[in-house]
Amino acid sequence: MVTAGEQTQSQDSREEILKAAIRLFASRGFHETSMSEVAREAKVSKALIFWHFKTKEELFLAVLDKLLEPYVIDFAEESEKLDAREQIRKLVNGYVNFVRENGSSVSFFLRRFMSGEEMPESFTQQIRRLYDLYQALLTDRIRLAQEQGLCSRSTQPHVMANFVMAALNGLLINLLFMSQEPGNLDSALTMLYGLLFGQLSDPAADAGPPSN
Amino acid sequence: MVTAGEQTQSQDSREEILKAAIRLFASRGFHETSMSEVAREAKVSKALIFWHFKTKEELFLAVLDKLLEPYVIDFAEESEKLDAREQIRKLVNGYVNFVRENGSSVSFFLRRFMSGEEMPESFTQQIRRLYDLYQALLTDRIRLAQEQGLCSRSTQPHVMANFVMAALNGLLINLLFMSQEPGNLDSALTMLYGLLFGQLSDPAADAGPPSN
DNA sequence: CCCATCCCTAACCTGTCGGTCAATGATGAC
DNA sequence: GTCATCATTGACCGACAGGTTAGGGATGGG
Repeated sequence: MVTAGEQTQSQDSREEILKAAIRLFASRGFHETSMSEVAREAKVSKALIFWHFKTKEELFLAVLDKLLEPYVIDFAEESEKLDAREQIRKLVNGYVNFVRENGSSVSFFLRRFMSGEEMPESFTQQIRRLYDLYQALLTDRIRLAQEQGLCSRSTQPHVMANFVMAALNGLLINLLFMSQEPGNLDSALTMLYGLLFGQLSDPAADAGPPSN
Repeated sequence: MVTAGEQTQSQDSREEILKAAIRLFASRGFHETSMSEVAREAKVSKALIFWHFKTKEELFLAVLDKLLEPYVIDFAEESEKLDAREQIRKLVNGYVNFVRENGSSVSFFLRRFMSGEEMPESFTQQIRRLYDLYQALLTDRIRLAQEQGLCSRSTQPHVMANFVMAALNGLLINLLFMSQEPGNLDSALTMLYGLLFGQLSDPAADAGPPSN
């Protein structure tokens, strides 16, 4: 009898196979990885893989599912109490840190996304939804910061957010794929913040609300 | 007898094969494209491909060679006469236009580059060299513009150039892979120029050289 | 003890891959 | 005409891919 919290043999081996597949798919891609290789890497027979997963495709979907688990936007309630500028900082840092911590899966998805290889619609949509949500959050906070006179009003919030995210993406690609020293990212982030909050040269026409 | 400028049958078919291979490799990748498919696409027998190119790898190298042809930095002599700010504009526009015009090969290289699949060292180096040259050019012009008081001095030129290129890359990826409306790129470029030349709020301490 | 169910494997099947080969038009030199 | 070289082909090959199958140990209920 299987009681909760206990691992059956089957679950164990399934887990091993998944971990091996993640390693191989992520580092060499879907087509370049054979089921025999996955079997060897997981130290099980090839047939066992097909016992757990009907097809190679199904194994791949399970891998995607597993990789997608940490993809959530963690923007806690408490953020509401922060000043708009700090909220933006938190968003940006969250983005950067997430990519730093999940580099391998991020580049995996990025690669697949770029190569236009089919991923089930639901996955691309799920990622896309997160991305759009993040951008909306950022846009909103920029608008807020502008209204409070903490941020240059010279550009519309959504344009600004779009630009900021493009810049972040470019910088993170430098980090992930061109193995730039992290120091470069830091100084670039400083620049980005300068762009967002820096010399507010345009006179704030109507006074911003009192800071609380 | 084969005279110069004349195409032998052999060269014709070679060209057809190359064009077919470019189409397939670029749209579906190396491993996902079979020689039989290339043969079908080029309307020749598979054996003929192996008569022209010893191996699939060699065909791939020929494809890379062909794709790399337009990769040159066209920064003409006459640019020297332009004001530093205009030179920067010209560099940035050149970059953007190049990617716009060579979208398919750019994304092809980008994908390969990211996936870490082996490309012969010489190719990655060649692209890398161009990229670095471009960045050096940009850095230099930014320094010049700073000296002439045309550009904010708040950041070191190489940091600024690095940031500008990251932003450009991010924006161009939006354009290439997320099929964003080009209008987004334009307004983002306006922002970028604003960042570079915009409100020069910091007082130019020592007077710039007279503009000529 | 026996039997059903669950895990798991070695061996096998079939299709496709990159690559080869013998044969055969075309083409021009002599 | 004939002969060598070039350009091209269909048929073929071994290797390996994804996937199947028949069966063997373990395990627990009756």
